[in-house]
Amino acid sequence: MDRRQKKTRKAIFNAFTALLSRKSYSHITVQDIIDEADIGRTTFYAHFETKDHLLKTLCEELFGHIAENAKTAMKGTGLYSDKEAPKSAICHLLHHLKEDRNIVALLSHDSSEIFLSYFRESLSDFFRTEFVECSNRKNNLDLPDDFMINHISGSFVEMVLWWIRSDLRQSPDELDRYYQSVILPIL
Amino acid sequence: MDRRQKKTRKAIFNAFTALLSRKSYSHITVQDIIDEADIGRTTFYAHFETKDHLLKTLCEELFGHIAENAKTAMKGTGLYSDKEAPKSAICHLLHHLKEDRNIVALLSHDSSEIFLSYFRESLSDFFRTEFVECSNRKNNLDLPDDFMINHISGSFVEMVLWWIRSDLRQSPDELDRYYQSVILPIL
DNA sequence: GTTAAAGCAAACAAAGTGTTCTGTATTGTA
DNA sequence: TACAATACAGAACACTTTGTTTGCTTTAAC
Repeated sequence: MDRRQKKTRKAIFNAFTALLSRKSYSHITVQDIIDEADIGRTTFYAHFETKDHLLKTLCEELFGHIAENAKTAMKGTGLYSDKEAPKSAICHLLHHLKEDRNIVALLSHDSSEIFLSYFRESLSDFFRTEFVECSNRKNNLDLPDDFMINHISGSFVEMVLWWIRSDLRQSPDELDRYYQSVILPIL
Repeated sequence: MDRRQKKTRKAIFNAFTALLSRKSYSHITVQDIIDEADIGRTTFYAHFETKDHLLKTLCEELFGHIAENAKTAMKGTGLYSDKEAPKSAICHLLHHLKEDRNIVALLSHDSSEIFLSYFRESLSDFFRTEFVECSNRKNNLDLPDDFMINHISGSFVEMVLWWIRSDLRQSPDELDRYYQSVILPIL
């Protein structure tokens, strides 16, 4: 890819995330992004069709990244399957989230539907594999897998949103304990 | 209130909900609402400052309504406190949701942040009172009330969204069972 | 050094926003 | 019934945003 392309692409992403940390998505205009990135109007539209497409691309990039990290962290440990594991994959994921300023910024404001739906989606994928082959799962509750995966990933999303709303006051380890407390009893 | 006011107000709300069942909130323009309601431009702005204000008002109306219903249904039963109660308050709430076409329409599309935040808020209020004075609550988990309330209401929101995404396939009673299964063990 | 591609600036029509004006129709009340 | 108040409609407005086009300049790749 052309050096110039990479450069402006990066400038757009930077401008966009910078704006997202101050304004909510719906109140950001293409003009804002253009001004912040200091590029020509034509250039923006050469890279992205619309503002929505930009968000979509950003989401794919960010969540592709954390999904990868999570999956590698998951190797061997599983979803709380090995209680002796030093740190759960969830804990890793939380640490990773806390350190990723972009994601926190995106989730801080009345986070856009598109962004949250990516978050959910990526978490569902993350949990689905682990859940259906969860070895120590009693499943004596007779609940549909579909529902359970939604509950597990949904609870995680809600917890993270709550965490961010309260300014990441708790440590990732403590949050991990909270999560275990409400999820383990029902597995 | 003037008869004419009531009439146009109703026309606006009807137009708005009709549009929301086809389009997502962010893609609806004030012009769309004006056209659909068949009113003058001036008239719309005489009633509502902006599109956001309209949504806000609609939310207050809808959720004020269900919150009332829920609270009266809660009287005596509590949040699953009396296991002999014929039907739980949750079950009533689910029935109510299923029958309210407006709410289902609003939650069907990539539901606007504003709308969902009202849903959450109203549910948190609903649960908070019951939770803190929950008689048969062990609380041996040592989790902050704040977190628990968020988890309980958040799980409910996530479940309802999942329910709607799968076209309300399950009966309210069955959904109530799902919810009990994942919430009761942690109370 | 040539070439192809990426960038920029300016201008554009189209659509949306929120306001102001004037005139008309409807209401609740005297 | 008559009157004053007010809700509505329609048109025009200044303004912003969007997405595209045109012509020209810069830059990367070979």
